[in-house]
Amino acid sequence: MSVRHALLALLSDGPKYGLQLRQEFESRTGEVWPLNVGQVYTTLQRLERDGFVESEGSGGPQNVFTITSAGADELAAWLRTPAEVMPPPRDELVIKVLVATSVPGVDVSELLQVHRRHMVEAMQQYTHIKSDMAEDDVELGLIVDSELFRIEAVVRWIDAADARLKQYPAQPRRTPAPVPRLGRARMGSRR
Amino acid sequence: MSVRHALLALLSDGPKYGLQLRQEFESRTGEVWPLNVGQVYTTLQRLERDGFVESEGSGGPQNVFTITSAGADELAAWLRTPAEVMPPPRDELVIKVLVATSVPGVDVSELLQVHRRHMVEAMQQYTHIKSDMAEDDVELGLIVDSELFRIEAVVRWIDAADARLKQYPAQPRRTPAPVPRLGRARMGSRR
DNA sequence: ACAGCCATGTAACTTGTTACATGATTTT
DNA sequence: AAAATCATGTAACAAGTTACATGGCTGT
Repeated sequence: MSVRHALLALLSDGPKYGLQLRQEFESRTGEVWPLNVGQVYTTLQRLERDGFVESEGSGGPQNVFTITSAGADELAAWLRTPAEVMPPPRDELVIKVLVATSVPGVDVSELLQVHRRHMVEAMQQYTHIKSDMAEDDVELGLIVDSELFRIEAVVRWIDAADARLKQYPAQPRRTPAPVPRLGRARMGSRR
Repeated sequence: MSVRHALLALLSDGPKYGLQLRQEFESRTGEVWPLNVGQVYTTLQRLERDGFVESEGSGGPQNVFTITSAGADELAAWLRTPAEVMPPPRDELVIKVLVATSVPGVDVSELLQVHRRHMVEAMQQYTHIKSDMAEDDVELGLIVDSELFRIEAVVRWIDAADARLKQYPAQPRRTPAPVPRLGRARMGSRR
């Protein structure tokens, strides 16, 4: 729900119209996260439907949107709501590795190295961007830092995962056999 | 697209039916990522529509699904496709911080500390889970590691962001004024 | 007049997700 | 026979996203 609330945030600084919101979104995100114009309008419609913004309804060009008090409340709540931690967000790479163990003919360790190489290359790219970047470009600096820390964590996880999988290889999959229509052994709750 | 492909991966180990797929998904993800049964069926329908699986179409109980060769190809491609890096995925916390600077009455530094506290608490929870966990629980170990590395990176970013924002505070927002219908100053391309 | 940008909007689609309805089988 | 569980499926929606259609205004 990033786009929704980001638009609310921009509107909390004063009424704005569609294209202007897109401009400001991209400006504030260092031109790194492009935003399709169409999405601005669909999102504004949904925000209006939910009572978070109001439009002048002029119908003409520059249809100006204003944040409502309900919208301001929603925004304030969103800003201080931390990300979900339990259960953690599904991580695509983790899922890849977990399910790859059951795919015949896949070498998980080699798979990990493929992803590792890609991540290291990405880190180098971002390091390069950072060195080219103006010192005082706060937006870009924040985004690049975020990516660098995040990718570094992924690389560290890959190494830890590789080690862990080598130490405890190929779990014998004790999945309850799909015995058709018979007293099926229930999964023992692990731990 | 994690669920889609995860189901494909499970099917590549042999034909399965709906509830069984849910069981195996949850088993392989250490019971950490619950999967609504309904989603299994909707996803299977979409996979069949796309020609990646085929169903016995028995209609009765235990409708068995089989992966097709197109599905196997799709799966192989997904497994080795690394995450997108350019542009990076939108990060909700980064967006929060970037847009928070334009919301009146918000102390960004205090906001960062709210999130930091939450992240540190989450790390402690996961550390606790890890100490309780069986040494050889590979699935849970991988997931917990992933979260620990990820959250640690978030905390480090928060500290770096706080420092950066203190060094270069409150960028004067040089947003092109919404001058109605006049030669509007275009955004200078930064850097 | 015409090219080109400004600006709004709609239609169509994707994945993810939940709530609910339905029936079959097993257990008590 | 009633209760619980197994199993499938549908309806409805959210958010994100793209491609396209439409009109107004501006500069040449």
